Amino acid sequence: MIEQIKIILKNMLEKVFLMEFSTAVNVIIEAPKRKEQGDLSIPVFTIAKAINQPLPETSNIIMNTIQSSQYASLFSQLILMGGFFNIRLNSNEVVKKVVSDYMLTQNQYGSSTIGNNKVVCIDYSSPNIAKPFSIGHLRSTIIGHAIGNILEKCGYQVVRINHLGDFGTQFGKIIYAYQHFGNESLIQKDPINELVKLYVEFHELAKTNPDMDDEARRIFKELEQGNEEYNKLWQWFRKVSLEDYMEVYKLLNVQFDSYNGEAFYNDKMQPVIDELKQKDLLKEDDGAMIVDLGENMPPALIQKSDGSTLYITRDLAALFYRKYTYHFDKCLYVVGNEQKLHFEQIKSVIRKMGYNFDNQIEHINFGLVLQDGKKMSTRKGKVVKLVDVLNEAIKLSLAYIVEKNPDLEDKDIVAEKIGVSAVIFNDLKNYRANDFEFNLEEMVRFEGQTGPYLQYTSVRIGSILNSEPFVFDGIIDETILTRESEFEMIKLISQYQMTIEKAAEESSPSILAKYLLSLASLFNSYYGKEKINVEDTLEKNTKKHLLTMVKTILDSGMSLLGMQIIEKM
RNA sequence: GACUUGGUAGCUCAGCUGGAUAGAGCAACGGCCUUCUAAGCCGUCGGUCAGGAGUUCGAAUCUCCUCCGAGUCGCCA
Repeated sequence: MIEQIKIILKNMLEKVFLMEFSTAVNVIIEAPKRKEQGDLSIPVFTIAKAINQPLPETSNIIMNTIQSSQYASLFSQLILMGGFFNIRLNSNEVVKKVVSDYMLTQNQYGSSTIGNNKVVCIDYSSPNIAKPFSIGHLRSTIIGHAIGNILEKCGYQVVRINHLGDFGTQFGKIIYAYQHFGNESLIQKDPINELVKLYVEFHELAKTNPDMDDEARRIFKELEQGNEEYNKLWQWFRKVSLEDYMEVYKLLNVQFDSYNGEAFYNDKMQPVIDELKQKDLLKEDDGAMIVDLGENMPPALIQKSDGSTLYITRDLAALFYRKYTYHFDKCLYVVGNEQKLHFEQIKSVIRKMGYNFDNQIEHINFGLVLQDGKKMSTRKGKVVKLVDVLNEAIKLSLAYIVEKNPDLEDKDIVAEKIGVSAVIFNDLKNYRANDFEFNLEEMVRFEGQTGPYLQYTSVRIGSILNSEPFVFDGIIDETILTRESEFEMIKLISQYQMTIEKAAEESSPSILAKYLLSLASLFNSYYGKEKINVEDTLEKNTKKHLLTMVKTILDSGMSLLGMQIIEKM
């Protein structure tokens, strides 16, 4: 609603300036920093300069244009203040419109059609088999899942792909390690931890025995070519790892449409290599096959000197497979910052091959999880397991419940919902591309700008709404909702759809997260000073309509972020 | 060394396609539960927006330089 008014004003004014001064002016309409200044604000400086008129005259033109338009009734105050043309909206009109808009869609409120059924593939989570599901993959999982939800809400068709890291030289290393110092029963007992031990041990020994690396590469090459013994081990490692990850996905309530990992593309790489050859892009360098990407970018290494493939080879095969299978309009990769170059190389190779869909490929980068200011690494055994983080968060929520609400039923279930959502929200509230120092205490904070704060707000509203029967019928007295705190909520409610669209366009769940915090904060502040269940029925119901809208949005927004909604806490 | 990215309150961060007096949360301190869930609310304290120069009516935001952190830079993924 507010956005529509902005657009109407902008178009109206730009048209007038164009007609009267033959000048194309960009009219900026923003929200003033301070509420006292009004609801909307137009900086007049730039306009005055563009049409070469003094400020007061320019302001008068704006004033007259608005007052003589059919929309005049939407505004209650128009005033020039220090170069800004400040506008106050007629709150009765806005409240009426927002409530009736909401009535039309209700639970679908905020849905958008900007996606227009376009297909978007999202590659996220993608843990590496035989390694613990780390905090780094947690970021990819949470961010990717949320972006997928947001895109769906905007009318995109989303294909969720878990591109498992189930292939590569690392398996040569693990197979080598298993055959030389592994123990079957230990692995059966505690698969991931034992496999990691093998991996770390391999790297320790390889420091002084460089031959081991060659041997691992040889094993991987044979695995790639179908060596049965190695394949059996690989299958086994993959299976036990996946079983482990499924527990996490269940806890996070995350699903995928495809679990095609790197190995799936084992037989799909040769055609890509052939095509590169045929297009004369592949050249030999130091025994390896590369694609030269010009001076500004290091070449892409497609095939190692021993003939085996690399990450980028598989990613290229995967990309073509996705293009021909899903016919995507966009293909997103939710992968850490450190792989920026990799995706630039992929795009560049695609372009060199003569395809034009390189601009449909987008690296949704996110910041590293640092420990003591440094990148975490499995090789050095420095890794934080996700399950441990989640369990710690759940444990803490339970302690909170016992302290705050000892009579609550199903404490364990609620604790799980709160704990997991706390971790999710903690990640999504910040801009994704920034690095993030791992800090468990920070992650499971339950006060302030946190997941539990949002859940608590929703629970509080639910408690009021359910205190006695109430029907949402859109019958309100709009003159009641004119207190500043109420009108601020109404304005924010009307911006939900735009917020989701912006989050979708920028692949930034944090935009939605911040929005939800603002809305929750407005409500809590309102709750502190206004009684909802008052004697007067119309006033009470009008307020409950407002709260219903707020709760719907909070719940909808939390679901989009991948959080759980709670009835009581 | 080159490229990428970041530096805003004690801590974690928002604001960055230029706009009014730079905002939140945490921490610290002080208030508010016989009335709708105190995981909350209200208030106080806290800033050379890393430093410098430039563009502009106007710069945390744009440009350039310097300093500091992180990441990447062919046989890992």
